[in-house]
Amino acid sequence: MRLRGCRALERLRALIGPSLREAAGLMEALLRERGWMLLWASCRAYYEGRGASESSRGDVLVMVKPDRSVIVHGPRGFKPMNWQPSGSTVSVGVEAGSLVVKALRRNPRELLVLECGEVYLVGGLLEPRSPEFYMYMSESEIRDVLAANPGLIEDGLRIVGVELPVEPGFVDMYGYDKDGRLVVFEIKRVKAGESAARQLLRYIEALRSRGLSNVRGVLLAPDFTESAIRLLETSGLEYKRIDLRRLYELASRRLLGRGSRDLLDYLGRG
Amino acid sequence: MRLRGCRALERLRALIGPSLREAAGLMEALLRERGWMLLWASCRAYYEGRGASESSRGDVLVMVKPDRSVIVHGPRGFKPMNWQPSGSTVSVGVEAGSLVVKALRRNPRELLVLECGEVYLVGGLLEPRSPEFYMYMSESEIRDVLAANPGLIEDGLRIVGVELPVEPGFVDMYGYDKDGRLVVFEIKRVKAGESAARQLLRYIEALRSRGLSNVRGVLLAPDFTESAIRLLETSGLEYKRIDLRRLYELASRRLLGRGSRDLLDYLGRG
DNA sequence: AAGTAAATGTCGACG
DNA sequence: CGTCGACGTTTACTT
Repeated sequence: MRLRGCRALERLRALIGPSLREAAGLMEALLRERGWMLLWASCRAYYEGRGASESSRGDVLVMVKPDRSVIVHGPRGFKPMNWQPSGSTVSVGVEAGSLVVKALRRNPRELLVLECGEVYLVGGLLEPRSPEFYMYMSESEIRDVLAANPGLIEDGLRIVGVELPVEPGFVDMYGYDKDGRLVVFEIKRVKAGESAARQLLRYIEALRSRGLSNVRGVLLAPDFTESAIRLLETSGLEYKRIDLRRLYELASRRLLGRGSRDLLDYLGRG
Repeated sequence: MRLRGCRALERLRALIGPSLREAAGLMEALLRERGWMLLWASCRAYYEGRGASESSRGDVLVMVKPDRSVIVHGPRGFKPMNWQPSGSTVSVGVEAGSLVVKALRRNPRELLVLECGEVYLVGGLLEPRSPEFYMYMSESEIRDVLAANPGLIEDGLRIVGVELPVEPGFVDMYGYDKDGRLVVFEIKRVKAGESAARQLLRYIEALRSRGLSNVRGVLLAPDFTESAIRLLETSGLEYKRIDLRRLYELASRRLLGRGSRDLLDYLGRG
């Protein structure tokens, strides 16, 4: 057995170039113990469900996490070649000279089958420790910072509420300008395209059809496509650039804060 | 050195429980040689770019592919915790007692920094062989099967063309019905929601504004949301269910075909 | 369970 | 290089 474990590595299991049977044995154990599993091998992959796919033999890296999500990566690209979301039923076995991994999802019913001829490496990590993760500047966070600092948008603006249900959907934010006119805001955290402009237009038309003829519509985004601007201008709507970095500083939320090295250290030395 | 390589595994490199310096050495070599790299370690992650994120120390699996895409997975979930798309600039080094991996993307400028305290496993695969991959039943494939079998939609239908440029976009497919009326089709491979109905409506209105008042609009999908059906009916548009499995059989395309074990074998034994 | 909108969406195609 | 739409989108949230 090429199973190894150092003092600080008690939770790690690894086999390098194992037989199919050895690989299957470790993988079964890892499935039972809810470990985080890794399989680097030469495989064929089959999938059928909402779509269907097939691949010829090639090098793939398969990850099975404790929550039974399955991710199959080929040697290129950010996106996995095949996958199965968490909660799948995963099984491992040796059939007809291949290590076969199956992952079944119900609702929708989808099956992923991996047929591995040669296994390069099998790894497992028991009781993995999840990092705490915090993502800044989601759309809702941008909205909250803007609602707290309406002067960033225009003078005399008073924000009254967020997430106003209108027709089929929600207005991100709304308030009254210095002249007392109702202003409705649509917020995008990335460059706003035509579809964002259409979304705003739809809300404005819904409000106007309810008699609110004097409503302004403003699209807020770090940037705008030409076609978005065209649609906004022909529809009598407005748009205003927002500075994400400025908002980020205003939010200035930190999960880890003190002690932890800041990203800006690295950015400085880039 | 815990570097290992068997006959059939000449392309594999692996270090189990290496020192940070050993790990960095192997990773630098793999970067130079355009290998496929794997790092299983206890890390903190920082990201700033279109968004910004931060994580506390925890177990992560980092993949760096030959095309310089970087994918960082935590122990849970289908989606990576952090990532960088292909074409990034990746560097590895030891700084202040940590193995530091940086991945920089330009345009948009985004930086990902990993700070690893303990390395469980470093693996590398040289000259990885990409599986050939084929995905069945994309929207275009559905369209082509329907165009070749218009009787599946309605009797007497004659398909004239696909991808007709209209206004800002393309009509998926169009033709003439048994009464000689122009019919425009919008195809969705999954349940069609309101947005699909709106899309069709937009095309129809564009065509009518060009004087084609007698045009029919039909939404084709395996299923429809209630709100989509409402919008279609109030707009005088039509919808028709399509059977993906039937289309799949009609397409019956196989990349690998003979010799390769068929997915249906596994489906049968589920 | 179903629908709707966000996402560091990614990816590919086309102008 | 921008813009647009598809995607096995996934994910989160609300009804």
